[in-house]
Amino acid sequence: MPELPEVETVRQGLNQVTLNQAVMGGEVLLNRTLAYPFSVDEFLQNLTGIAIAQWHRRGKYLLAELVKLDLEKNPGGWLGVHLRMTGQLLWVDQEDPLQKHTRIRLFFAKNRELRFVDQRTFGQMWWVPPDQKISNIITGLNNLGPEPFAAEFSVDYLQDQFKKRQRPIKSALLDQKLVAGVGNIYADEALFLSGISPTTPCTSLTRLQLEALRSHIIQVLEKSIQAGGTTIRNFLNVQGINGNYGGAAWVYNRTGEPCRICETPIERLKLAGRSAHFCPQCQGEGNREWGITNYELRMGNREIR
DNA sequence: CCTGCCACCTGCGGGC
DNA sequence: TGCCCGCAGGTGGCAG
Repeated sequence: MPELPEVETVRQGLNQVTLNQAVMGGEVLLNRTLAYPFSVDEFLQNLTGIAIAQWHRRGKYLLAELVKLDLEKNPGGWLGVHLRMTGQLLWVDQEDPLQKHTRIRLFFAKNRELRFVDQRTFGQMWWVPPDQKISNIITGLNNLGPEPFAAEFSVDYLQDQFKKRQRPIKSALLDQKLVAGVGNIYADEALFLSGISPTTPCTSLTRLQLEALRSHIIQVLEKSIQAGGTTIRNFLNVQGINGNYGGAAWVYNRTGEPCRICETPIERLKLAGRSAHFCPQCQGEGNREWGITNYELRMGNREIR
């Protein structure tokens, strides 16, 4: 389900409904969804009597800052969640019928519940003790590059990273160590908007292309956050509502359909084990000189289908 | 070190 | 109708 915009949409929703309410207990229906601690009892005991002070996001990870509900309001550690392919966090009533793929339930005051539903079971949850470094428990956090909206994610940074990388740019964009949060949909979309073929070796990208790519990654992620995430397949926000980006995809999941700019059929090939969707015309070899300015010009001259 | 490949799961849609 | 294949938002481990 989720790339950065979907995770960010879930985070914002969780901050509206789950904060400062007592956790009364919970239920783990699938043990391996719990990544840490290994003991279900230890997990539930440590969450009982705490509240969530704030939800944060790092890449595609959701991190809830916990506070104990004692007089001192001591730190209660962290609750980490990764939705992987099909995870959903839903804010429901405890009486609501269980979804088929319900994995973990956290019971809150007033009969409310934070329910983790995950068809393919890749999703994971961690409880991080207050005295532990978060990345020691959620080790995937050590493999994350800069957030796409951070100043660190600059053209200079990309140029430096790509100096001697021979692999295709599409593979690089899916690597969370290069930039955190970009996944298959937005990688394809950003490459299309930048006029870059997904197979282009990183080393051969021009400065102009890197400028276009950086700004279109940011643009496509921001637009999707504003739309509440993509509609593709089973993405739902905490209220169980679909996002609104998918209908507007330029190339993702559009194999064989006409390019919205030039009407050439969208093609698909396999890269890094994932589908790459692209327009062979707009992202062809002759487009090396395109940058933001040329792209905007091109957009202005064409009727969008 | 860098890169690609595969596994981890469940379900769905298309072809025969 | 049913079986088999390929495919699906991600990532981590392993081999070359």
